[in-house]
Amino acid sequence: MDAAAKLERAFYDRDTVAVALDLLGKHLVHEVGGVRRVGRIVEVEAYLGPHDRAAHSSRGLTARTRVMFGPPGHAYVYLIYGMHCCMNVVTEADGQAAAVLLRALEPVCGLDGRTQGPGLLCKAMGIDRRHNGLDLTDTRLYLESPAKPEPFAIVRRPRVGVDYAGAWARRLLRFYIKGNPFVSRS
DNA sequence: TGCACGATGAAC
DNA sequence: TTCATCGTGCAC
Repeated sequence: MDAAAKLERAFYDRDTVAVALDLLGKHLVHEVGGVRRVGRIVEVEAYLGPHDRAAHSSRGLTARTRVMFGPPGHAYVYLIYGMHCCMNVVTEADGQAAAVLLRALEPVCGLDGRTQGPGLLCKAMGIDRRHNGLDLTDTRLYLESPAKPEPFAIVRRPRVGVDYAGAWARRLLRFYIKGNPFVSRS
């Protein structure tokens, strides 16, 4: 039997870089209106916590970053540039404000439109700020290991759009599947 | 209460 | 390279 397996709380309750690396190749699933929307994660970025100057949590606990500071396995969804939503997966223990940004998907089923970029990913999956704080071990929005995972090599690069973060902007915390055509940029 | 600035995407 | 567009965080 090689059935897909939903990721449990323990998966997210680990070192953020380890979770980010393990998220590559996993499936993001959103069940909406009886339709199952599924995409294979091909690109992510790790945001390590308040000490990481590129992370939203570096501003401390606020209404917006509340979810990042909360328990692992929840969705942190925020509006960026006044028009696009970005989805993160909260990692590490309750009180540790770290997360992994989902940047690109390879369409598997039920997806409409492009998925190569954090804003496009949310649009195609039908994810917006109403999903902020959702428990990813629940049944509507979750991640799972595919039944038949395909092997891949991982590329490590600096994160995108965080040049303001000084030395943290140069850290290799962006990970993507080598050669995958759905990565947002090479 | 006001304002500068994005973890982006699309057009020019 | 420029612009759309608005919530957030911080300065007054």
